[in-house]
Amino acid sequence: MDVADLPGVPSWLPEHLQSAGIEALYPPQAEAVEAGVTRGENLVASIPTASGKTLIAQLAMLSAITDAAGASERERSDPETPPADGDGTALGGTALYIVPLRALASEKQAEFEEFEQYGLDVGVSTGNYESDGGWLADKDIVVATSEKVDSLVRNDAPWLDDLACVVSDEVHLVDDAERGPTLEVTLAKLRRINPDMQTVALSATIGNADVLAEWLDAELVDSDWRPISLKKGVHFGQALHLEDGSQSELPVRNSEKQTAAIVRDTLDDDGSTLVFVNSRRNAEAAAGRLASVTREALTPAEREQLADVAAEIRDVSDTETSDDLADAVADGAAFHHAGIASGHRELVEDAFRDRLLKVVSATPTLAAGVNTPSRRVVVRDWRRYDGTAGGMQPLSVLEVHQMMGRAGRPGLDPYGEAIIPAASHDELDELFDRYVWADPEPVQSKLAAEPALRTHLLATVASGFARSRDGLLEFLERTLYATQTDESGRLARVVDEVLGYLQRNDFLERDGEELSATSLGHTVSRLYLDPMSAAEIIDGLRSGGGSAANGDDASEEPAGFTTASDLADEAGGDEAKDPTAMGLYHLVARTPDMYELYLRSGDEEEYSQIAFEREAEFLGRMPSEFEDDRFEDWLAALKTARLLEDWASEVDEDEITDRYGVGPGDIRGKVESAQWLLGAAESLASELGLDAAPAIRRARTRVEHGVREELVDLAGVRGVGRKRARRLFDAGIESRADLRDAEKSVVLAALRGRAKTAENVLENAGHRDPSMDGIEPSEEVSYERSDSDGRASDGEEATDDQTSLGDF
DNA sequence: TGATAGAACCTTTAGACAGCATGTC
DNA sequence: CTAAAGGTTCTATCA
Repeated sequence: MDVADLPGVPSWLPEHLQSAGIEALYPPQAEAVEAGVTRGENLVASIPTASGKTLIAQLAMLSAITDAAGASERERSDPETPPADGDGTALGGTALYIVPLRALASEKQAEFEEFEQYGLDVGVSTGNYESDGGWLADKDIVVATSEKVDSLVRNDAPWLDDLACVVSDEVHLVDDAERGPTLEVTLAKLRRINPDMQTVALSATIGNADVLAEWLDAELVDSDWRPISLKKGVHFGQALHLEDGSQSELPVRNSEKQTAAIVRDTLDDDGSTLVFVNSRRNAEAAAGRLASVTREALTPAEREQLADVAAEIRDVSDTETSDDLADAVADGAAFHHAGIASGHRELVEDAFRDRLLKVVSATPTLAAGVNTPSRRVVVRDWRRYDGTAGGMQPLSVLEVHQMMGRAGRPGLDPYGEAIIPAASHDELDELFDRYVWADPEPVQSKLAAEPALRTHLLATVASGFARSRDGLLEFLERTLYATQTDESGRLARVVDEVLGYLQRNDFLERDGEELSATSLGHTVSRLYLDPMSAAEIIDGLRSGGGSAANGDDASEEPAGFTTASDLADEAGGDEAKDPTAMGLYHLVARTPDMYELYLRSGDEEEYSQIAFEREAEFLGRMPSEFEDDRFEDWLAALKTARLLEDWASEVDEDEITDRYGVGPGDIRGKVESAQWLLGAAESLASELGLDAAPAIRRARTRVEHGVREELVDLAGVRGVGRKRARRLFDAGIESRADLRDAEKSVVLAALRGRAKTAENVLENAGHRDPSMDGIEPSEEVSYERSDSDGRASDGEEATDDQTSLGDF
């Protein structure tokens, strides 16, 4: 189909597409148009990555929100659509594009911003970022994560009543046990609020796209067409066996690993390789080894550019991980996983897209995240450790196909190849059966599980979608779960159980048939907390510190109001003592909303010891050592809490990564979660009239900036992080006010003579004359740390956090 | 005696969404 | 109860 013949789209679109070099639609796109995407029809498109999903979404959104030249045609073909008011004016309504990851939100935003020249406004809304320049209600296209949309629904964002079109990207993730139900419920709610809204769902190729279409009353486009062909295959011995039956030689030299041989072979053809492995350590080790292969193939120019990237990587953070990454990058290889800093991730992704990096070894982050295609993909590890299953489990076909789908760069490669290395002849056959020939498994709703329903039932009642048990069950009829199952008994049973839980914890109340949220329930729902997290936090705040294992009170429910007066009080203040930062960090670390850190061998002993020493600080009941699982979880939370405490005590980043066996990216992740949960805890405290709120706020500000109490004020100045704040403080500048009328030479010295930085900081602090012209750093300032209390005598001298080493 | 390759043993294990408020010349 | 790779330490072998 030619783009000039598109029905129902804005008049400028065909020309716009042509100028971007798009003359004809890809076959699946044409199918989508024939199915009516541009005429407001619901659509499920189950097609491979990179086969033009974005354009389908754009066609749907643009035709839905603008009054196109083809409006009259639209009326003819779809008499149900109310006629547009006037001619040539926008129909109004917003299009919402739902993504599974924050990183994808910004990627999509960039893609949609090409329409801004036609007067369309694009906005982004995620938990950590909201596009500025106006209110979301004024946007024509909004990109958001599914959780953010859910949260917006809970908070009654008015513009959600005016949606013309919603596009759900990667909708096969409804299969995910943790996050799938959110997407499922949110789509159901949006469709109920906007009965005339167009729903478009984009999915990877899955086994049962027809069921999704049935659920969403949608037309179905189910295709495995790709713009560049993808050849899947298995490597064994000295040969590469492809799915088309061909075999080619791919020799493995002595003492060389299979993966290295494949990478070398790809390099001979001037291509790059993406290697998927099953653990972070494997990713890092593989990158180190493969660097010796890529090193040989670099041109001097590439070597130079890579050296620059390596330097930038070292600038991001000065941890061991950072060094290892930079070393590999200098040789043209890199690793990629969730433990590296986000700056690292971006640098690696960009350098790989620019074909500077010849190989990246990655965990599944890269398969799900932003677009990073490669000539060849190697799925080295097709089994992954799964504690709940007790051992290595094979990856799902869907997941392996998603990884394989990264092979082949549109417009750059003639084709893509995806290879799994086999260690034996039997394995070769098995891999062909299991992954090369196999179809992806069907997706299955995970809604009927307690954790999912806990949060969604409360939200559904709180935001008025249902007012009784029957109303809830009726609402749940709109979900995929109901479409997929005939027996309603299981769902009803879990619903009853969860309703009981929510009532016992005072989130919901029941008056005859009538079900309503308590004011606490409303708060919890709006805060986006798992009700179980809220219950834990409330219990902890109410019972205060030091309630050591007070017997086995058999009830699941918190005992509440434990008096702790008989315990030694090491935590400061006598009466009505404030919770300590450690107490609060531990409280939020043990909620289900915080991921647990893994306890390594030896950790159990170490943290039991700490638990004993600091017993008085912990809020709520400590499980006894005989409650095996619960005690272990409690200790894992203690490990997290201590990480947070270290961070908030200015312990160095590389010291923390070392001590807890985490990557720099993990620290950020934990800090972010803690910030969110402490914010929520503060709200709960005020809601319940507890006086812990100020202490919670202090603890939160400290993790936010990673500083001790005395630096909180300084670290609030933009451009001043934990390290600069400490240096300024040690130079006698102890607050924002001090900074405003500080002696400039002292500031300059404390910031290690960097005039540009100093000017910036002074300006941000509101200094009336920040100029550093002709100022010399004062010599009286010593860099010696004046450690007033406690630990953290860690070296602080090495580098500055925001600037590189070189310029001093 | 010292260097080195390889066996035997030990350790560890993917990912990542969310509140709220407010600044700033 | 289930695995496997990488890292570490110990041991055998050779110069």
